Amino acid sequence: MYERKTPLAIDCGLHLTREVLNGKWKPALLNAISMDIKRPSEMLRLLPGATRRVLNVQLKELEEHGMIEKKIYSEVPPKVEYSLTEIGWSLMPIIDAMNQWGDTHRSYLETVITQAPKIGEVSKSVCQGYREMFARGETR
Amino acid sequence: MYERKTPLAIDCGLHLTREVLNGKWKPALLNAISMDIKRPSEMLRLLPGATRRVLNVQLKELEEHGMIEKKIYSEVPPKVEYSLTEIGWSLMPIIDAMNQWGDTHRSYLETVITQAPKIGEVSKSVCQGYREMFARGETR
DNA sequence: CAGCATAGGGATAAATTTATCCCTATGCCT
DNA sequence: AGGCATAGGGATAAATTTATCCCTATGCTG
Repeated sequence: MYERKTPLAIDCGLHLTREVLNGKWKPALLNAISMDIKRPSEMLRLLPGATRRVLNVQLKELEEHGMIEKKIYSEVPPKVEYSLTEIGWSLMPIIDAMNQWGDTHRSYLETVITQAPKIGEVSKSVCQGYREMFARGETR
Repeated sequence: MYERKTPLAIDCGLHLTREVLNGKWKPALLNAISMDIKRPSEMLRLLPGATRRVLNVQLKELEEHGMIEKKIYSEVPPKVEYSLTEIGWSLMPIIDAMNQWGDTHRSYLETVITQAPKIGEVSKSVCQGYREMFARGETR
């Protein structure tokens, strides 16, 4: 396994939090789990932009950091369910705030992000949003 | 300049926000600026773990995203001051929440983060904290 | 039987982010 | 004159994170 080489900065709250939330899909995963999307296959459907591999990796890190818990059912086909731990739940206000902030400023953000120098292509259908699915009754 | 190759995911608030806050020092920089640490050299002193180069890069991205504004004084030696824009200020509740969450759970987080498999060395003096400096009257 | 669904993970490549090093410029101070 | 402080950025290497591909396993279904 890969082993970090640069010292990790964890001496201010900001860095500790960043360490936990750092990962392309981690906030989205926590959000999903909080909305009762517990099975990896469901998460994968919700986040078509992500690969099974990446989700596995990031879920494992969240679990190692104690933000989520994994329950394995001895069935076939395999069944696994994740849930937020207490400390994981305590992150939700932050996740919610991030979600709201992004939605509130969506049009502005889309503009500046899209116009930033290093931007290439932009995908707009990576995370369909639970609400839409919910609206169509496809959430389970 | 580097140009992105994978499509950027910006369709849910979480991803938009992540895009803006994603950078090792960005949250810390926003926090610093909000506390009136406006000059690059001051920030560098506050964050000894960072290089001038990285700060420059991340400050520029924050500026391109419209979170901060740069004011250049035509003096010698050069003087530059950053300040939060209105939308930049609107991020502060999130930054504060992240900061608080990290501090609140510090001992737990230090443990799990330190014990995670891929961890090597850990630096504990990267971001000394404005408060300490302030307490010693070294903040200006 | 062939194929699907479920979940997990190794190996490796590619992409992206950070780190290093070096160079520019100009007054002031010793 | 030589060195410091200030701010910026190019070029390139190293580190880190994501993406791709492939393989395992087991009942059920058509």
